[in-house]
Amino acid sequence: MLNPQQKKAVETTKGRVLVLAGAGSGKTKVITHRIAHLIKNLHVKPSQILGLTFTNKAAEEMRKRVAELIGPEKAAEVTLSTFHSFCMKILRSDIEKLGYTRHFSLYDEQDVRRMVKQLAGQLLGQEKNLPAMEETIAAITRAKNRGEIAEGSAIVKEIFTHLETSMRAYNAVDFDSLLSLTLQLLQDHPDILKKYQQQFQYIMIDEYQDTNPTQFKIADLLARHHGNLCVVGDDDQAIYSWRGAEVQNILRFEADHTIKLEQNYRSTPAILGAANHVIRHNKTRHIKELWAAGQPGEEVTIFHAPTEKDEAEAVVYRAMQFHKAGIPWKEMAILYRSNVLSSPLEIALMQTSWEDRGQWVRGIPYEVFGGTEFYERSEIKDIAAYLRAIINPQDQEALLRIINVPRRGISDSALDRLTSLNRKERVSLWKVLEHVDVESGLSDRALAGVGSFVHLIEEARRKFEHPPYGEALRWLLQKIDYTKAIQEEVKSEKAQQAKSDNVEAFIKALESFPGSLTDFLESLALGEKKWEGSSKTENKINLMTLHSAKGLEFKVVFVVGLEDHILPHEKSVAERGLEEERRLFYVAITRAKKHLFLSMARSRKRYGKDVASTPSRFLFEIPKELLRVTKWDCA
DNA sequence: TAAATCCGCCTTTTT
DNA sequence: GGCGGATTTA
Repeated sequence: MLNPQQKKAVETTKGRVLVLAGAGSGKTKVITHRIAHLIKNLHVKPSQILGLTFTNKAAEEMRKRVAELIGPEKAAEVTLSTFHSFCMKILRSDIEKLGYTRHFSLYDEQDVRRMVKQLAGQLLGQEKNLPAMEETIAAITRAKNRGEIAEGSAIVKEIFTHLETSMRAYNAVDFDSLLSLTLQLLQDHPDILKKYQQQFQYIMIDEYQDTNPTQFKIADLLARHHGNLCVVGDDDQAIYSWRGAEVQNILRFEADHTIKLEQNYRSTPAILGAANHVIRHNKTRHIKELWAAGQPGEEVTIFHAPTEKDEAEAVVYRAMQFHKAGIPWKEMAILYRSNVLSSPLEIALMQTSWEDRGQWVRGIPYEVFGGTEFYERSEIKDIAAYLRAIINPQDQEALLRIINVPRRGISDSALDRLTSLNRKERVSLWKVLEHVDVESGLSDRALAGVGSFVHLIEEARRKFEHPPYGEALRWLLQKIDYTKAIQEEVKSEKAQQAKSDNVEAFIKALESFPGSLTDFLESLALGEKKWEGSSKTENKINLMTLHSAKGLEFKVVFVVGLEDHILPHEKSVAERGLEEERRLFYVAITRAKKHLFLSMARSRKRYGKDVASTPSRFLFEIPKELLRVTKWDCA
């Protein structure tokens, strides 16, 4: 079952262990077997094991495979989660020490952006706040990812300080501060640190090459008592430096034992050969060469279509051939550099007819991962903001979002007046709303609107005190006549229906959710699809970005849009150089088990205009004998 | 106050 | 070619 190296990685449990695991070398297998080994053979309690991953998908996969080895009950007791959701759990129980309450809200990037903009406007005056925005956001994210104070201009530092204060006042936390606040909590409160240190005897980190300094510090602190920290990763697959990840974490890891996994069990030698030739062009890497046993397999196929539409149709045509040959849709994936590239593919998939058990069906089943997620839809955000405001009265961004949705006659100028009151008097917006009267200078209409809003939220707080929350939500939506608000917002019946469907899905999700309202909102914001259940077993073609594809594998893989400026992406190259883009291409290639197609278009729409494009320079790094160049319009 | 229109900027990747 | 934000119009 396990090869000697894998076996060694599984059985080396004590101390600091570094597993350098190349693509397809059985990384997940090693981690899951290691967990099973600890529990079954060394009689470690499942609750004493901590496994940290980057994506929810990886955490789910890990849990599923551990369950296959030791049974679902024991698997459920192992702490297997993303860094962010792990930190969330710690903060939910101990954040009071940092001046928040346990019902804090989780802010998304847009909430934070609005706050930064607001602060910048306050501090700089109205005119030139925009140029500072991106720089400021970047500095703040960077600071949190490193567990440090923001560096940069005086104004950036000032915004950073004010932002922290406001976030605390709003009782809100953002994605980055989930990590930085957890670190702060563990550093400043030895009793809390000790509790977790003692609990987790064995700690494992997946995709270690993508950890940022804050994440490393958290894991390192937790592992100090028992000293058993196992990190698994591959420097050639480091693709998250833009999020503050540092490959240095894996290159400089002080290990007691280092184990290399170099045999690839996933891909054919032809596919792996292409991958090896590409990645060899990178200078900063550990030298290693993955090898695969068996017949070379089919060459990597490459084609060049006239337009993006032709490219998409050609991909779909080939996918159909594979389907006819007996490969299920779910064994295929179409990968692209950025989310915008998915639309021509979706159109082609929807418009293609195929024969399903003797019946002609229009539209090939597919699922797009990432992109505009469920919880990013405006109607979902509105409802979530209502729930946030109900749970956490300090949540100013939530209040601002919904105070005039549906319209209550509260204009922007009225809102300005209210927020300036709340700043001047240093009381929360909610308190201002509760006590606002004619002296505030608001119009009668606005005053009446605020009054009814305050009343509504107070009533809602009582309704949401106890389950069933689904019923409370139905009451709320009826009360605010959200159906009508949707009808007023969008004209087309189709769009209205889509929004209503989303709202209904939201209610259903809430109804079937086992935990508290706070847990529900948290799960929603962290993108854990606990309630979707059945959808992932369906037989669909997978569409996703190269980033989301990391850690996954498919029998047939199409990588589209292989054009310079897209891959390598011009902006990324300018910011961080070429090598990370090459690693991204390496990740893409190594997702394929049997068949790999690389494609591009001569012309592609950009800002609505057709723009000529040239093949990715990375394609020339694959030796000709491993490639089969075909015409785009034939199989 | 809210709807309608216009303008400018863009599009990287995720928790 | 679409979206947020600003500006104009009802």
